Amino acid sequence: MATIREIAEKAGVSVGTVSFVLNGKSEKMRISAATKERVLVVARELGYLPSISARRLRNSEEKQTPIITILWTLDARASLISRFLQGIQKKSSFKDGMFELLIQPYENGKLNEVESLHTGTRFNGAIIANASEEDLDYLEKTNLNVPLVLYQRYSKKYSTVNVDSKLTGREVAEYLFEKGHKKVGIVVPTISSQAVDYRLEGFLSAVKDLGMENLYILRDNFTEQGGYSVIKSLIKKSKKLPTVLFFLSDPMAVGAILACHELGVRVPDDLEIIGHDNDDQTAYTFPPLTTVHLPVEEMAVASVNQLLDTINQRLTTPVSLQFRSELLIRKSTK
Amino acid sequence: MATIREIAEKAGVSVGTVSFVLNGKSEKMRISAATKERVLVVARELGYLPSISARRLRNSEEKQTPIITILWTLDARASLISRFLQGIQKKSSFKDGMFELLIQPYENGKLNEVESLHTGTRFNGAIIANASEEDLDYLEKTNLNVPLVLYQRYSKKYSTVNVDSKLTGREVAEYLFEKGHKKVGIVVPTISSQAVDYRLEGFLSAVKDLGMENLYILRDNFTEQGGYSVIKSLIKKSKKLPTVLFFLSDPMAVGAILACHELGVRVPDDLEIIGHDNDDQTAYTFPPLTTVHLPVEEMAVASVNQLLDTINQRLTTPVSLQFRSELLIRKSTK
DNA sequence: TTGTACGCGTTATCAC
DNA sequence: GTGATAACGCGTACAA
Repeated sequence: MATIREIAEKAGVSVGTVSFVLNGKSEKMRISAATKERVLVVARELGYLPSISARRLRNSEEKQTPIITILWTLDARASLISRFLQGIQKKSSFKDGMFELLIQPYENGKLNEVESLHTGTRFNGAIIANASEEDLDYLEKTNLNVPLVLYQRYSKKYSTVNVDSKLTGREVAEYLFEKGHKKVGIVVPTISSQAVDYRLEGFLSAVKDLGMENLYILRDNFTEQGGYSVIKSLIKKSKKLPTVLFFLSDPMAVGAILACHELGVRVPDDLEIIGHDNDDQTAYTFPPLTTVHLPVEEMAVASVNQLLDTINQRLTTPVSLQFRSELLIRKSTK
Repeated sequence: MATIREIAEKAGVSVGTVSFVLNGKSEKMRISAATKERVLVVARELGYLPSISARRLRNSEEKQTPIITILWTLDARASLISRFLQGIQKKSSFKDGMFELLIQPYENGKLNEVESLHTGTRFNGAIIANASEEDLDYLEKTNLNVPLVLYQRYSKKYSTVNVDSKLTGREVAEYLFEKGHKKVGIVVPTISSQAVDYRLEGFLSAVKDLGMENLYILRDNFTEQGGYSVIKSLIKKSKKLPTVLFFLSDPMAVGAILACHELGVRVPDDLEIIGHDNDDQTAYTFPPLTTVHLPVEEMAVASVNQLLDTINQRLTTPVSLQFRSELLIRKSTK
């Protein structure tokens, strides 16, 4: 709370002196040791905290580069953020210093509590990831005067970067149909996510269209533990298993593989398993997991570019970018 | 580059008007549509980018809270950052709004290129994670006027938060000795890391002290792929395998398990495997991985608290905090 | 060591 | 009704 002016007053010196002392330039400026000490003591008493904004405003020879923030939820989906960031780092203008990047965690469903979206005092634009339905609702209803890009969500109001999740669901179903599956099942994480809903919808409608039977829609939490326990109880309880299970989350599929091992269900012979995202680990499970590759890295770069274009006012109306996902066949399917 | 004053001049209006238009308050302030349009056009021509610092400085009824930054490398170790952040979120004063948290990626070995450490124009303090030897060197030599805490590194100059990595290495060796192992091996990621070096050192010296034989020190990159390929070539080439292999990285251990499966080496019967970190996935490999639990969450909170204390000048000399890691026995060891 | 102009957006006050 | 003016926030750095 205290400013250097208050310190100056209490210590009986000028603001210049305080500034020098506090920045370790007292030697260069030949401030006396006594004065220095006095200033330091008062600063401590007053709990001085330098104002970053003021400092920065003054030093603004630092060329003005846009500050962009990634709003990401701090939950189990954290694994994808590393791919997102690596995508940005490797393939964008980040390394040329064309923008500054911040990551700001937020709690799922509580986007409305992120003050800086209103005040505009933190960043020039934001990429919002993992927005829940409430969060989207909030965004649609509120008039934010900050450039935004939504990652993996749809909106008419803002630019978006997506994969066609319905198509993904459909393609997986078609693949299973080609492989001769008749009875299938799907496992859905209990998170509020448009993308997940669309994958489910696309899958179920294609299953129906193709004349297959969907035996189960199972739900549990997003993690390995969720996949593990949902499959354990499925296997224990029911006689009839599908021939394949599509997990809308890789960690869940990983957990499921262990459950199968423990209960003597052979993957892929007794049960085939397909995941979603292509997390790093999935190539090294036993057996390696067949999964849908989500082009996170490319989408990350696209999100940043969209946002920069919006900030620079090269883009005046919202744009929707659509990417394609791709089924990676590994050993957990036949 | 352009300021609202320049826009005002070019558009032939006052700065107040420009500000109102740019903030969507033109209605409320009853600015004529023509003026509004003129301002908007000029702003676009000039490529106006609002100065976040100026904005923020003005709005500083926003109570001053310290801004702290986590400097984290954007490499494979990304999995740990999610645990780090979750630790902060769940157990610290973050949720009370006592500080603002930013994450700033940096490239390993290039900490010296992080300008804001010099200028002090971004944050009130920083937690530095994954510093390489060069980075540490840089920190020791340079006089940064910014409060710092080093995560998982030692320093006399700055406060640090660590686990006793030598002790970890020693304890693993002792456990193996108790279990009757005679011939062991260790796999080391090829990253520059004090913590890794200490674990290795502690392990090797204890192995020697206890009269066991260390057959291999294998090195490859930090990832699943690294562990996979190093073990594949080990098994293919050599006749004599150790009875246990200690991996100083969980992902490597995960990759190794798959390599073993593929080559018919049974885990743990033919070869026992121990990892390090207790990544989320390790509880769900097949078999579940015995690993060293790194108390990332607790260390994260401690780092934040140390840093806040330093920023608030409650702490005037560097403090070193030491945590204990813990061996989690699962099924990849007998 | 001190005094003070400066950086830039916001907003309350004042004027036409 | 519309719009201009100026004070303000706070740390920095240069002239005195």
